Amino acid sequence: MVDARWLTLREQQVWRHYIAATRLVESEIDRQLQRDVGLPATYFEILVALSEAPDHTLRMSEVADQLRFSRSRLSHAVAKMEQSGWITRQECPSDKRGAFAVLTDAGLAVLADAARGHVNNVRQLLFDVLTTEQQDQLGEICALLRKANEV
Amino acid sequence: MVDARWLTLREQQVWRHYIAATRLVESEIDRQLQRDVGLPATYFEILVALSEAPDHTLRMSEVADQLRFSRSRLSHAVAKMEQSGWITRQECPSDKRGAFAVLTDAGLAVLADAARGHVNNVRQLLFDVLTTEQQDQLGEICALLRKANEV
DNA sequence: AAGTTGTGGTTGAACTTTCAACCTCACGGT
DNA sequence: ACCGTGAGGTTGAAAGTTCAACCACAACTT
Repeated sequence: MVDARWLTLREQQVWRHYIAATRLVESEIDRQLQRDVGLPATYFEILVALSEAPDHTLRMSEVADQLRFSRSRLSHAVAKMEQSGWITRQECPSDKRGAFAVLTDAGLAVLADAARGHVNNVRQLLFDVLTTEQQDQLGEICALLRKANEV
Repeated sequence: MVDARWLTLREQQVWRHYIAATRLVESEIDRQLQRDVGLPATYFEILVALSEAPDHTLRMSEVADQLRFSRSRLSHAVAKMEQSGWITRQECPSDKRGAFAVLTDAGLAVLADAARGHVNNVRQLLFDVLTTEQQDQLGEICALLRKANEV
């Protein structure tokens, strides 16, 4: 054994289930999006964020903050999707340092395509497996984790 | 909006809390291990798996299956840690294609060093935030997710 | 015994993420 | 006006992961 101050057996079991389950869900989500639309899940989230914004437009930093991505990460990702024609950049007139990311029609189409399979996948992986009560418990727990460890 | 068949509002909230919370926890775990011992969390898990095996030794494929890593991923990771002197490879006498990964003393020492901070971090991120009841609920939920979506 | 198929594992290239450095511009104080 | 500080964003390199191709050997078939 590694350390006397390890977790209790019960905690250890919870932790290992947690790690395994969250990794499993994440990798399945990723796999499906990659297979069906050649898109990493993180990129998909950027498209979703833009699709919900007024005029399909957001400041780069707003996207980054909302998804808790580093600016660098977002910059690279948007660059890639700009090449694919799904996003364009626009200057910000009121702050010349700033940049807007704008979802294109092509981007919206890709998103719409991806959404069906993605939603089905989320259901199959998560919601179909849990009772309504467990879904509520999970929501509550995750909200707590966010609140306690937020920036 | 993207699609008529999106999740219900309630499901959507749960899903977004889930994504945000699990990413937050994972990235904090990663950050701490990276900062304190220059080690990605996935590499840490490999060391843990080896430390718990008889003779600190496992077949490569056993590690991969246990952690649900691809063989390629494991191969690269072990190569890296072999360079650092934390793991060595050994041939398998009974199957000449096979290879063992063996934790070195140096690897064990790194693991012991990392463990304290890591455990504290897990507590702070997860267990300290939840009631005992919620911890049990989470364990149950994650066990279900694994079972339903396992290979 | 030879050929086929499958398993264990590695490799290199492509891609994503992180990290540090950097550039431009905004804003506050003087 | 000018300087310092810091925010918004990009860039290139390094690190980690995935993907497809591959090698060596095992196991099964005939």
